[in-house]
Amino acid sequence: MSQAATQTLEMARTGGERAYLLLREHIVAGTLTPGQKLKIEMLKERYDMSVGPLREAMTRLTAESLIIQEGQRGFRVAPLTAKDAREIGEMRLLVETEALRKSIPAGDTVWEEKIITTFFRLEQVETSKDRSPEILVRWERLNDDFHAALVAACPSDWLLRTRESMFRHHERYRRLSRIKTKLTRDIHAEHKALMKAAIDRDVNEAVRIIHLHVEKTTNAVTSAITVLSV
Amino acid sequence: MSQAATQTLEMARTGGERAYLLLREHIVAGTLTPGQKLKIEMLKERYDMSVGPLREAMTRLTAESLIIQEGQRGFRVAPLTAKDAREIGEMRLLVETEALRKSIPAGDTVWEEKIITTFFRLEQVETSKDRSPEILVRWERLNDDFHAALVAACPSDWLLRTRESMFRHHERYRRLSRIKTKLTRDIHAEHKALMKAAIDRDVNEAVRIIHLHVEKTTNAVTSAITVLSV
DNA sequence: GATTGCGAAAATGTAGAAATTTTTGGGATT
DNA sequence: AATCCCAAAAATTTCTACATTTTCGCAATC
Repeated sequence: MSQAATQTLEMARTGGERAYLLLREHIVAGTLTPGQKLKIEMLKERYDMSVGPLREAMTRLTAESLIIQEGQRGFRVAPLTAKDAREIGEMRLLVETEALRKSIPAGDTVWEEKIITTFFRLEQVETSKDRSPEILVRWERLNDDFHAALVAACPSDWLLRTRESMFRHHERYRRLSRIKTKLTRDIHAEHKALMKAAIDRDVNEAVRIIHLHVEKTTNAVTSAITVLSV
Repeated sequence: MSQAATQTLEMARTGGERAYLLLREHIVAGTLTPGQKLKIEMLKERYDMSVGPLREAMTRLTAESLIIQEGQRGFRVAPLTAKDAREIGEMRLLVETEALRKSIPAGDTVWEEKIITTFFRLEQVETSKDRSPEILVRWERLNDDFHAALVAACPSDWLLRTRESMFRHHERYRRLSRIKTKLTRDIHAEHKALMKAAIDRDVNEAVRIIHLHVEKTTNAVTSAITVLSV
């Protein structure tokens, strides 16, 4: 009986909802760059929408810390900092671990099947030679799906919401530091082990791997950021 | 270098900000009751404000799960359920514990002093005989201050933000089930022990107490809710 | 070099139009 | 007589265009 939040752009019933999803995607993908000023006029033109829905979307993103609102001086895309990268990674670790701990014992057959299918799709991309930008975008989506599938049986909506938010932030950092390509091989092994542990209902092993997995990403991201911002 | 978010109503620079703080307070306090429909016209009159700022405030509160927005059917105050009470309690426990773990080793003299003063003020209320509604409202604020002081040295803004949010949700449940009066005595002993452990830099002891403390509150709240909603 | 003041740009707020959902009131059917 | 269905009216949410207020850049002045 978890509340059905709008997830895809197609099922957005209102303009504000569309603006929110669009802006969010563009911020996470980096089309709107960190620190960039978000002027209403510019956005009105870009998204062919008027101020109301746009401000609503931005206010919402402000609450999620993807956008920063300053006094009466408008909005800007949240900047990328080494400190935030570290904190987001730690926070994600905390909630992802807990969600996994609760999900694995609660998972049923449907849950297992979803893990298997999402892993399979992810594997196809990770083991292919193709490293085109489109493929990398596709990888992000499949990676997202796989990790979501793992924790899907966690009964706490609150935990899942927080996890999703931190995952998204982490993803933003991951996408904007170009570390994807060289890490893919390692990551695939970890994904495989993670899937196995989940299906075997080995909570401790799964937690051990996700810990490693998230920590590795965090380290890569923070060092990439540090280099950039010196 | 943590970002200065608007905290008090006085320093609200924009109408939207005021609306947000006002609405939030009224929801947490229960002036706006759980499940209640929030019609724009009614709010416009009540807060003497026009739709723009109000919708912004509500969108923001939706992101925090204090309000629920449904398709094109407006907003309503998030209902109180036993399931949410339990989940919020668990989530609060997770983040509060972690924040405390990070705060205690990082705390300096100023941190200690803040804990001592906030405890002192809280003690005055908790040991007095007065149980008037105004005093209970005051107790909520001082309790908030004290718990905030304990974790204030935690270096992770992300963790602190999440903690604050969960604390607020928990407070809403606490306030709406009338369990404050009879528990105060026990609670005071826990607060005292908590202060002592923090000042002594005894992380494990502090974590042990906060665990107990939060869990007790959660149990009281969930049982109160369960009785109500049968 | 610092400061003040003016004009432009941009953010915020308001009123009312457009779109959507909910309610209401027959009339047909069981 | 009660129930169901459909259309029109009412209520409500959402969007748009415009008005107001605040901030910012730049030159002129001290």
